[in-house]
Amino acid sequence: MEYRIGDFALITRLSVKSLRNYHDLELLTPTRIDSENGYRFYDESLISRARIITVLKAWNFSLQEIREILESCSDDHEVIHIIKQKKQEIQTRIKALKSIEGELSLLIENEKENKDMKYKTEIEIKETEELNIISITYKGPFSDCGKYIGKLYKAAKGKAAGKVFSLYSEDVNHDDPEGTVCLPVKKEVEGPGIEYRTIPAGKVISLIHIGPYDTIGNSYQKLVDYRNENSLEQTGPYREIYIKGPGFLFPGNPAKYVSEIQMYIK
Amino acid sequence: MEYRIGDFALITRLSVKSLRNYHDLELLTPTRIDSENGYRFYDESLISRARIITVLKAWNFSLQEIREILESCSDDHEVIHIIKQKKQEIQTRIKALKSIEGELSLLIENEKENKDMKYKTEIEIKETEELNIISITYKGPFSDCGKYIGKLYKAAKGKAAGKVFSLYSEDVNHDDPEGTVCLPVKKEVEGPGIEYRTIPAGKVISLIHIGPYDTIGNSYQKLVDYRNENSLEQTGPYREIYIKGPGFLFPGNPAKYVSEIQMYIK
DNA sequence: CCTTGACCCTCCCTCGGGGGGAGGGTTTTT
DNA sequence: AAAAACCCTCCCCCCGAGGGAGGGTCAAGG
Repeated sequence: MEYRIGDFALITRLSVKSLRNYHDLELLTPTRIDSENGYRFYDESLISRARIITVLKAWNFSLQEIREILESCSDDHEVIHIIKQKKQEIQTRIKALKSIEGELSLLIENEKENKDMKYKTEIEIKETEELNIISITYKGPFSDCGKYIGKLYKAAKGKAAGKVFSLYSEDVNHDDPEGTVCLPVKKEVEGPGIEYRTIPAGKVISLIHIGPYDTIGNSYQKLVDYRNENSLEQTGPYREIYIKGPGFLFPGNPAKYVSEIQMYIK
Repeated sequence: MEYRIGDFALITRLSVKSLRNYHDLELLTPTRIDSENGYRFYDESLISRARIITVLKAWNFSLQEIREILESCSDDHEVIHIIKQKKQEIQTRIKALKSIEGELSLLIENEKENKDMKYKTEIEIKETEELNIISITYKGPFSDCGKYIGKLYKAAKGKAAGKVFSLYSEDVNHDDPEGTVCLPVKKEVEGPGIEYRTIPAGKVISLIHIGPYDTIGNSYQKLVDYRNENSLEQTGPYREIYIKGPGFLFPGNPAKYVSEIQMYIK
């Protein structure tokens, strides 16, 4: 029995367009072509070939690959090593997609956390916990900070365990400022120019600063005033925790940035 | 600072071609175009935009989507629901790939099993185990068999637990043959026209038949002869187990088909 | 016999995300 | 002043189809 292309398309559930395409690619050549009108005629023996093509296509083989398989193989076990390769390829792709999925999930998680957070904007006294961190100390403008944060995250490779923060010495030299960017991590991490250490627990006075970083001086002022009014003794550097800053993608609205400043006291 | 396209390409790690393409798509428009020579000049403020594009591209967003995001969003949390959608999309794709991977693994497993198997071609006496099966009984030519096997596998949906076999009555009518195709399954499975039941354990004489199905009569003959010579009493139907038949893809070499014929005896 | 509608043909355009290269102009370095 | 390095536009290529134009062919019904 011979079928015209339309019927053959119905039988094989391939589109007429695809069938013509496969003909051009010599992937599925009609048994006969009418020399008068150019009509394609398909024998029923081609149905199984069409089935093979459909199956291989569903398995993500390209038409080119399918053609090679059909040319060189006549038995399942000759195909098996090609199939193994394809499986590997698919596994690789799954891995890549999973890693993207992971990143996206992380982002969504983070966003959720930040969403409805209310922040107290009064000075509080807190106990901080011990923290394993990696850090980079740098000199230069604050605007370089982002660069180092990137480095830290890269070095941490997913072992990050908290928000980034900076440490500033109590007696900072404003002409030649020095800062340390830190990232809490789960495990020890190594990297060029990266220091791993543990920050001890301690008592701090803390203040949430909402707004852009260039107005953060005011909040420092408040902390210092509070320290002086209450005759507290400062025992360590300032810690500036970036709770919500520029996003992953967009800088966002600086008026909504949230930072926490901590001053270590006795 | 202004950069020419080549330098900007180095900075952003995008290709010159891509940059020109992004310009055409109004995705990343140069800050200035020299009206004399048409050179594109990129401001450093475009670097972050380029970074966003790179990141989104790595997350599998299309350029079109990226353009929409850049047009309508200025803050991470406005993008978050788009990202959620993308995550869903990626999960869907992972699922699809995993299902393909599963099928391929199954195939590879099967092939491995068949690979170096040696078969005894002498009559043996065996005890068979109890078996849960689904089955379809049909009348008509043996060649329809494949169709029903397909149905069984479809109905089993991965719950298949062994090789397909046929059951033939001891007193088959050769003019109007009736056969039952069976597939062992792990759990009960339902489907239209499909029967689920348990085949009891039993004693059988068994013979491996190697070669195409149309010569299988010889092997039946041998079994019957053996039964008669040893005065055994047949107590159930013939069971014809298809150990290695036409492959998933290709019919393969019929001379290498392997079947086992079992005859239930007391 | 003619029309109508269902088929069929070839040829070209479109999608995405660029790469390769031709052909020609400009800038920078030697 | 020449050579090398850049830049431009324009066109074709990849893949696996789908859409549609423009034209030929076949079967059924009036």
